[in-house]
Amino acid sequence: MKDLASAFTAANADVFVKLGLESKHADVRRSDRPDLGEFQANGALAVAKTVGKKPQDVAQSIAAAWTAMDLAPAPSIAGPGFLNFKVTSDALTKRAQFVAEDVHAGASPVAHKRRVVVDYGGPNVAKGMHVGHLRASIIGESVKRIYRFRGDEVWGDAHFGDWGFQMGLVITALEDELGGFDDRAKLDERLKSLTLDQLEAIYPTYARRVKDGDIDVRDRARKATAQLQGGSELHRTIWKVMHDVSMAAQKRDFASLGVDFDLWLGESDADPLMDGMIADLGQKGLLEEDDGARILRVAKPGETKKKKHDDGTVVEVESPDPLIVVSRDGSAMYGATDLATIVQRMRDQKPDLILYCVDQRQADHFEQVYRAAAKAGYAPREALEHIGFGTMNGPDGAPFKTRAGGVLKLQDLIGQAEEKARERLRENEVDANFSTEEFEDIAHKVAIAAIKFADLSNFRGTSYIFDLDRFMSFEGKTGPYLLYQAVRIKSILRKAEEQGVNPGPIAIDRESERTLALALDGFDAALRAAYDKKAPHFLAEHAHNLAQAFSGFFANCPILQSEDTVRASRLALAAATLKQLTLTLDLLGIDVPERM
RNA sequence: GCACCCGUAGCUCAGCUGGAUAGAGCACUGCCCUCCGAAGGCAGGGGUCACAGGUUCGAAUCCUGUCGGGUGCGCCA
Repeated sequence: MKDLASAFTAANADVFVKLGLESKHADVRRSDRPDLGEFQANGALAVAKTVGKKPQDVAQSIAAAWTAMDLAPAPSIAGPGFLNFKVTSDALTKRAQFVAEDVHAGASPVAHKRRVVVDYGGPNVAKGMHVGHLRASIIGESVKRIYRFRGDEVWGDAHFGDWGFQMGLVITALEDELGGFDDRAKLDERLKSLTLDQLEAIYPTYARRVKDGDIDVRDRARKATAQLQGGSELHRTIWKVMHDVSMAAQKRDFASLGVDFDLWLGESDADPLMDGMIADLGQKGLLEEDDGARILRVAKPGETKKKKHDDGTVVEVESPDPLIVVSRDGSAMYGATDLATIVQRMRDQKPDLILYCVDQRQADHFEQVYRAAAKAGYAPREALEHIGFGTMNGPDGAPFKTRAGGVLKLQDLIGQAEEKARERLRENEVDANFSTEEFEDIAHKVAIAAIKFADLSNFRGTSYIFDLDRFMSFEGKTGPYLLYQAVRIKSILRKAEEQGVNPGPIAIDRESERTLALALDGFDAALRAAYDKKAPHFLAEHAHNLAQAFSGFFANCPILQSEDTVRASRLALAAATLKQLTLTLDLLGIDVPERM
């Protein structure tokens, strides 16, 4: 069953066709003037010009030709030619009843199912998960759930960063620590005791040295990277240990965030395809030697930008920059790895679409890779899409740092949020009623809901300011508020069950019941918008809107205190709300506790 | 230097395939618990949509320019 706006649009399109008007202007949507109507159509204004009539006259003829009386009486005309509709109680009731009974709570499936790989999370071996991984994980997880829920076949892939320069860097650091790799027994002993904490300490130290201009470390690390990729047994042994240690820790972190992957693959898994791919690119004549590196040009003729050299001279160069496939040291660059991963995915998952949920700052890189893939015939350009997102900033507007100026570990962030949740729960004396276990479970769910909802209620493309106190507030447009609303409904449904009261057919009578029914109807539009734009904030908005509509209904319409058919109807509305709210939150990756 | 993104209420953010009186939350003011969870509800104040032009019957939304902020720009990922 279509949502009401779609039903209105279809009915209006029929009218347009009958009148010889372009039906693409027949769009009907929820009104932003609730005093004038529940749905509005503005097409008369747009279409009037093309047929050379006055908007008012066109609106008149549309209203006169309106036939879908079961949906709404003929629309009223306001202003220069706006059409305003008020849905019939009968149509609204039918729709609410459908939502209440539908396992998908009124959501429509995609018209054409696709095979989709969602690449997100992006943890790196030897680097612990920190706040920088938060957005990629949260947004990617939600996008994956949204796509899957609408019927696509979806694979979420963590795409571990386990094959680049950073691996050579850590191997070099280990070499320095042990004074070389000559003593194999000593190395094996060291590897046995290697922890993620140690890797996390080693990596930034050496990365800093390279950044500060330590050419020796840089060159040795590059060489080590090339040796690893070249198949050196020693290097691969060290790599395997670092890889396994990191992945075990990161799986725990992802689990705690409520993020799960279907594929736990990494850059290294594309390595077996690398040599063949590079040979293929060479055969196709796409590679060029340039300053010792092998590059693939992706700019079209005439696409240039100005570039300023250090000495101040300005030259015209191609844009985007070419993709560096193999560095002058012979190691595969991450662009090459990304390209080989595309080959791998096209072979294994055969996706129609690959979505990359990665920081907006990498937009140029992905443009290079996608163009290269298209040029090489590995994947059509339109099958590859970068879902970029902004940074998470601190209160000062700069990228988030701890008070000490360091990077905040993901676990520490979650820990802080949990502690604030415990404080608030204790203030409300929740701890008195629950076992320690349940209390901790609730605190964790509240913390995750707060963090995720705060992130997902902003449009992903823009940066936002992370303010834990604000996100953890139990009032307002926050995760905890939504959990509260859901839990409150659960409480009512439990009481109803205890009293042996059952839901029954829905009847819409009061204004706040209409508002709630219209909110329930809005789920599908929000879901479609979130799907089309790969933007979960549309669903976050819907969740809040639904929760508020329920709250108004709850305040105005007694449920269990009512009698017979009214009570049964309101109970059904409450149950439908809970089902849809829980589902919406689940699509955002948020779990609802039983009580709180 | 060049490119991309952003500038909306005191604060944090929606709205941007042009449409009516620009929305939400926080904060502020005032009401509402003998009644299903008040972590709630209702009402109110608060805006030159950075600025200046342009297109249009109509611009927060499209175009141009200016100012302000962020980000990226070849051997890290």
